Amino acid sequence: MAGDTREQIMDATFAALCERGYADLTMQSIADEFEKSKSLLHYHFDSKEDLLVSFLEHLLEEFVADVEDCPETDPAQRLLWMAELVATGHGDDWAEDFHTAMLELRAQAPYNEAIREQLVHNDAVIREEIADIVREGIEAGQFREVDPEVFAATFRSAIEGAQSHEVILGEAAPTDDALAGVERLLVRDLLAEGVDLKG
Amino acid sequence: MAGDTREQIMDATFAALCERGYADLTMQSIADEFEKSKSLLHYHFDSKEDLLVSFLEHLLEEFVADVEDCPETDPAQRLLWMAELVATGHGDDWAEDFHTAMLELRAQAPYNEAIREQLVHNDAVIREEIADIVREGIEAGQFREVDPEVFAATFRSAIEGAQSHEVILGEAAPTDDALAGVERLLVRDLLAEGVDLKG
Amino acid sequence: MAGDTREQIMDATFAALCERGYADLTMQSIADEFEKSKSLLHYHFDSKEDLLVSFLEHLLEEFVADVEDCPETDPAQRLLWMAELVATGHGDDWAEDFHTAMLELRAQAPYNEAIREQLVHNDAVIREEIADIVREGIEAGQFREVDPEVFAATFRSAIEGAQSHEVILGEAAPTDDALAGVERLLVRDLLAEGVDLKG
Amino acid sequence: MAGDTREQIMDATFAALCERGYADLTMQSIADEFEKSKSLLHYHFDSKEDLLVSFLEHLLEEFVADVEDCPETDPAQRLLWMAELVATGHGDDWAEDFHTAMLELRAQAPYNEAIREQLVHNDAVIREEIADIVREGIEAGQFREVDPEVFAATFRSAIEGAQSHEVILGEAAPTDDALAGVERLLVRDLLAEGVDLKG
DNA sequence: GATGAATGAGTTTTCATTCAT
DNA sequence: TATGAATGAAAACTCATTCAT
Repeated sequence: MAGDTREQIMDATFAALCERGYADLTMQSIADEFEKSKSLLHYHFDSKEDLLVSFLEHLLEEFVADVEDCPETDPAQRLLWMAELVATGHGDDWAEDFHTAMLELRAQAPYNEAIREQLVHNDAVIREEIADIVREGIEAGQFREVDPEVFAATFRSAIEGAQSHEVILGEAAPTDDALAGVERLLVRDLLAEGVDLKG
Repeated sequence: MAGDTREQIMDATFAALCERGYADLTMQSIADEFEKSKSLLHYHFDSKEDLLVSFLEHLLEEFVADVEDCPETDPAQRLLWMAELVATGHGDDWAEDFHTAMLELRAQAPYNEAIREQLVHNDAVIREEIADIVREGIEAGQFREVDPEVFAATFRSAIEGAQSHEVILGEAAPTDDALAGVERLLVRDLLAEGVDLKG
Repeated sequence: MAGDTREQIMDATFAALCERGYADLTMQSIADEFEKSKSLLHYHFDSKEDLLVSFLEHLLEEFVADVEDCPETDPAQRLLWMAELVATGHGDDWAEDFHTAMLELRAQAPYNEAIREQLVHNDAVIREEIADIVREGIEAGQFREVDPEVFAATFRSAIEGAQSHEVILGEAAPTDDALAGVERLLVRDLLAEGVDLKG
Repeated sequence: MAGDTREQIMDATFAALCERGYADLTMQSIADEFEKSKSLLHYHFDSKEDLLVSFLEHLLEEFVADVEDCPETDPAQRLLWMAELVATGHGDDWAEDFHTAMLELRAQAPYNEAIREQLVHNDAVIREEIADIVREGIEAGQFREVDPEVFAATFRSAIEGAQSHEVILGEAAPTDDALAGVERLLVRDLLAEGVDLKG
């Protein structure tokens, strides 16, 4: 029961954040998306900041779960799958809101140490995941020998940059071009001589 | 005189935005960085939103001026110069604050059409600049034949993603790796056979 | 409890309106007459306008209750009783303030549709009451045959004009003359031949 | 030149008052209807109150001039002419705004002694005018012997009440009935036996 | 006379938080 | 747990007035 209510609050926060943006997010706007009362938010969380930090934790857990849920086994395919997951959410409607919410929270990092810490941790996890895939590809002889950390940093920058542009620019975002470039310029170029992209 | 005051307001807005962040940016916090009165902000701008939209316009003008101020002539060097400008501001102190401010304002785009429009315009200008450099390099026989738009979208995503990470993650950001990857995986790979990176 | 608070707000509004006048009526001035906090006004009413419209509704309900509370049964006496109620409030102290408040609110009608609607409704109720008394008097053979609607419009104009003058001109208002004229020129003249004013 | 500017300010005040109402009348709204600057209002008038008192003076002068401009000579016709002037402005477009402005200013009398004094003076002039007409009619044997002051007070209340209703209730005002009643119940009833209304 | 810039006090409204139940 | 009522601080914005030119 207690956990159920907190879950509902997380959902309400998500909905409110997507609708109004971080700067206009109020406890009232969260309560409006919540079936119980505004006072109850304060019963479950010490303050607005406490609630938001918990919310970010919650969001990032979902994100890491998504990333780890990859159905592919081939390293190159796994990279492409991740690029698409991050940049477009595989076309999932929910993803657009999710990315919007993430963009908002990321922009708070410079002013909120708790948020920043969560994001640093998350970044490390994701880059490690990418680097692991690269190492695996190299070991399997499928990828040429690149520095896995350097590749991971650049790959992640590119796909997250594409995601941001998608959220920020909307229709005007060059997401298809950005993803095509990721495939042609980063992934395909990673392949060892004589290896082709599957799929 | 009037123009001078507006300039002072832009500066005060920048200072306040850097110090408090967009979500906590108030007319009062801007007035606190401004030597004249708070009412004067409303005399010169119809509303807070009007002021902020003008401010973004002002910021983007400075950014485009910076980008166009490149001292390099070699296409590959110009790309690398731009990557470093965007990701690190060439180490300029001012740049960190500038990038923080930009991150905040970008996060408002989904909720503010005027801001979104400015950013869409700016994005088009920057990608066109990149694509032009690529076209020039191809014509000069220095670059292999890639789709300039595809390259521009990916290159821009990568450098802006790196910038975001720098702002968001601070010390923990893998900016050096990301820039190294941009050089090795994107720019060097663009070179036509037999051509080497100068510098 | 909640209803009690709203009642207190209506009372505070009345007090503030009487003291400062509509043009100088502020939420703060209402709060000053109210034992609880200023924010609570906004908790119970969406806006100042919402509060004032509710307040007018409240005032008019009291007014209609007063009019319907007439102790007389004779039609001519009822008309005279109403004239005195409207013009002087039967000497009640409370009435002067009430009429001042009404004058202020009426002056807002051209600029506020919600206020205007309330006043149009109230006007219809009052004139119907007058016309009913006239019809009753005619049926009882006590009044000569006049058009009840025409009489009602003129009678109401005269007594409300007298009320306005009382409020506007204060001591200098010719209220006694105006009421004497209403009795001699309007009510007495309405009597059928051979009928005299009682009382 | 000086006088010309003051005249322009009076006109601008009139326009602003009609458009926004007294409660929302600001120096800026007056300046908006004025071809010169807002500061100039303060050059010509010590304060907003000073300006408004001058404005009322100005309005009442125009009103008295209108009343004295009656083309009729027959006493009964003069009364009817005045009733229509006050209640409807003889259908003049300008009159609607004029009456609206007057209603606003009258409502300020309880809070502004200078305004109240002007209105008291104006009231005395108008009632004296009516009483004079009545005296003249009695002397000429055209009216029966009524108390001229009592008639004046009632007549004036009735026509001013009708005017207020016209402004306040708009389309819903029973102005035709009220004027018909003034003619049938007040003026016609004033005629000496055997005298008929002309025209 | 005339103006644009500037100001400080004040206006309505918002909001995170607390309290009584 | 849960809530409606309540609060104080602060938000954006307004406005009569003043000032320098």
